[in-house]
Formats: sequence, C-alpha cells, structure tokens
Amino acid sequence: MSIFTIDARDDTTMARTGTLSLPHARVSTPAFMPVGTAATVKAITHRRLEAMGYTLILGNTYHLYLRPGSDRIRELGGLHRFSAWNNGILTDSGGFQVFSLSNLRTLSDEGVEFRSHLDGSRHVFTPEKVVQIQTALGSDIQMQLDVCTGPDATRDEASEAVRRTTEWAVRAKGAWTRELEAGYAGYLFPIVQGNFHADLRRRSVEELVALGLPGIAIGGLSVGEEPAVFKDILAATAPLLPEELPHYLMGVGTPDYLLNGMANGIDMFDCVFPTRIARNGTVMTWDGRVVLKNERHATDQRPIDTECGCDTCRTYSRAYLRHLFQSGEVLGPMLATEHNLFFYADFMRSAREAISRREFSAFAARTMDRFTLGERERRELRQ
RNA sequence: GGGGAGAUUCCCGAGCGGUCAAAGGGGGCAGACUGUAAAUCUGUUGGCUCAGCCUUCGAAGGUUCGAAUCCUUCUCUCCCCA
Repeated sequence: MSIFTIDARDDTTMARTGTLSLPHARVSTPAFMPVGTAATVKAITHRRLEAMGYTLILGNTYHLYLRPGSDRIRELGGLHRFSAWNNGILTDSGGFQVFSLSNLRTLSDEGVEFRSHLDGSRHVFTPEKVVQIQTALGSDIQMQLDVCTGPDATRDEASEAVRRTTEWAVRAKGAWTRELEAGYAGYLFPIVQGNFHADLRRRSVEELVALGLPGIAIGGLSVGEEPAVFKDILAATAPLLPEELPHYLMGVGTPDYLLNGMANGIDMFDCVFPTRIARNGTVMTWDGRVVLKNERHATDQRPIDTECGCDTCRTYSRAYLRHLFQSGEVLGPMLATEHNLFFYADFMRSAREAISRREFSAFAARTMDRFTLGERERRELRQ
C-alpha cells in the first residue's frame, strides 16, 4: 500500500505537493526536515519545532547506536518516547558517515567497519544490522545503508558504490521484511548513488526501483561539487524516479537548491545548513543571509527581518543577538536556530502554496531574484 | 619616607643585543558551512609608490656595526615596609 498521495502538480515544472502518511505523522510535501542527529535538533526544543509546523525530523543511526545505544533506546520505549517527540522521525542509516568519516572506516562487500569517533572502539555495520538498529529505534522511515561517494571518486569507485548500494538495498529489504513479519518496522527507502555520472545514476535508479520499496532517495549530491554539476545530475536523475513514490533528496540544502529540487519533483529534503549556520551566527531572510556577528549590527535595534513572524524577530533586536554571539551566550544559537527554522518552514509553505496555485515557476524565479539581489546588496553594503 | 616590580603593536601578554613589524590569546574584519566528529573552521589585523622601504615596543638621551632587549635621567603604575 502507498504511503504517499499527490495533491497538486505544477504546470511547467515537475513540482508537486502531496501528503506523506507515516505511523507518527502526516506530512505535507515538499517538506524540509530539520536534522536532529543525536535525537535533538540542536539548540531548539521539540515544542518549538511543533509550533513551527514541523512534523518530520531526522535522527542518525550511527550516532544513536554509539550513544546512548539502540538497545537502551528500545528499552526506554523507542526514539519517540525517549526524546518526547510525537511526530515523524526518519533515521539516516550511517551511510553518510561512510563518506564523512572515511578515515575511520573500512569498506567491504559485507558492510563497513567503523572506529567510533567518540572512543575509537570498533563497530561493524551491515545492511541487515542497520535495519535492526533502526527498527529498535522505532523510526517512521528507515534508510538503507548505502555507499556515498564524493567529488574525488573515480568512475570505477562510483560504479562500485552503485553495485554495493544495490546489493545492500536487497539485503536491507530482506532484513526489513523479517522485522515487519515480527512486528513493527518503519518504511524502508533505498538510496540512489552513481556520483556525477548520469548513466550510473540511471542504473542505480532502475536497480533500486525494482525492489518495490515505498519511497526512494537520491544520495551523494551536495557533497562538495560545483552547483552546475549538482543541477545537471539532479536533472538527469530525478525524472527517472517513479512518479507515485515520495522522492527524497538527501542533504539539501540552501534555498536555491531547494527550489531546484522541487522543480525536479523532489518531495523531501533534509539539511544541517539552517541549524548549523544559525549556531555559527548567520541567519536567513527572504533577502539573503545576515551575519549577526558583524559589527554593523552592534547598535541596530531592528529585528533580523521586520516582516518575519518568528519569536526571535518579534522580540529581539539585531544588536542584542550580536551581543549574544559576541559573548558566546547559548541563547544566541537558540534564537538564531528558531529564526532559521521558522524561515525554512515559511519558505516551504510558500513553495507548496505556489505549486498548488500552479505558479511555482514564477515563485521560484521571484524568490531566486530576491535572494540573489539580497546577497548582492549585502556585499555592496560591506564595501 | 624606605624597599621592590613594571611600562610591548586596539586589549591582555611573550620576547630580554642581530634570524622582530615583534609568539600566543582576546577583540575587529572577511570568508566558509548542504543525509552534523561543527555553539565550528579558515584567512586577515602598523603604513606605503609593497620580493623593498618607512614608522613602532612609556619619554628623552647614550653605548654598539646593530637595541623592544644594555646604561642614564624623567614620567606614570603596582606591591611590601613605615
């Protein structure tokens, strides 16, 4: 049975709105998922996330397995109860850590051996084990263990990564089916790889779609490549995905990348970007980025964005926010995170409405203009 | 009144005859951040007609081929004893 229904389609792009039905949430798409690696979206409470309308967040298999441990989380009633989050949770598989912790792991056909970044201890992840861990966590959507490649990968390595990812998807499905027969298991999504080679991407899509899983993800993009490469490979991959499945573009992104993704029919996104740059003192607005640490805000009594309805903008001045960052106060990252996630929620809601009205192209063009214009003004102001 | 310590580039602070425009922090400025080893990281921070030159280490003078570093006097801080 399908977990996804399409509600509206744009006329001139592949953008669509839809509803994703999960055990703990109904999610309006296209959706942006804040990243909460360690069962917390850093610097913000679950209550605030709910208030902003977020119904699906990310957790990470690798991190939660290492600490506090998936068995412990299961004993404590699963990730939802443990973290007091009653909406949807998608867990990433640890596949990204295969890429980002490449100096701490060894790959084989069987799986991947990690040395923990916390204490150096050795751990083996196999596709089967990763399904078991995510089942123990109780996530709504679990991701297959995949092999993510970056800009340095050769074609041979990319091809090998596709081969392994497909084999691991098959094994993950087997393990997942057994878990499902035994009781609960979140929906399993496979992950398309193929680096920056259109033919490998096609092969990956075809092999994974054949498994008949309820959704599909595109991985291995936004890993440091040029924007043009990202656009090309996305355009060469996304249209190959079965229309009726939810399409998840992993690790994306900035507003311009999100617009690009939506135009290519992507329904789900996740990215550390808004929360990370918030903690580092940068906030997003409809007119580009604002670096709160800059001295020019020292006596600025305006909010980040006078038109923004978030709690931070309705309450605090740029001068105060800058002071918090200058002083290293924890409230700075908290207020900036609140603002950025509010902006992202607003951004996605606006995009969904534009798609429903079949005006997505105009919306995207206008937004892109406004955003790049804002960036330009910001640069000019600096000089 | 007596004895002692010290004054270094925006701030703190290292340097104690040449390799010093001067370590290291802080602050400033700029940049980066895209399935989170990130409340992090990188660059820059005297001036100029910039592979060189000029000005700078409390002030003035001196020793020396050469001084932030040694000597003299002065100014100002701090500590101890009265």
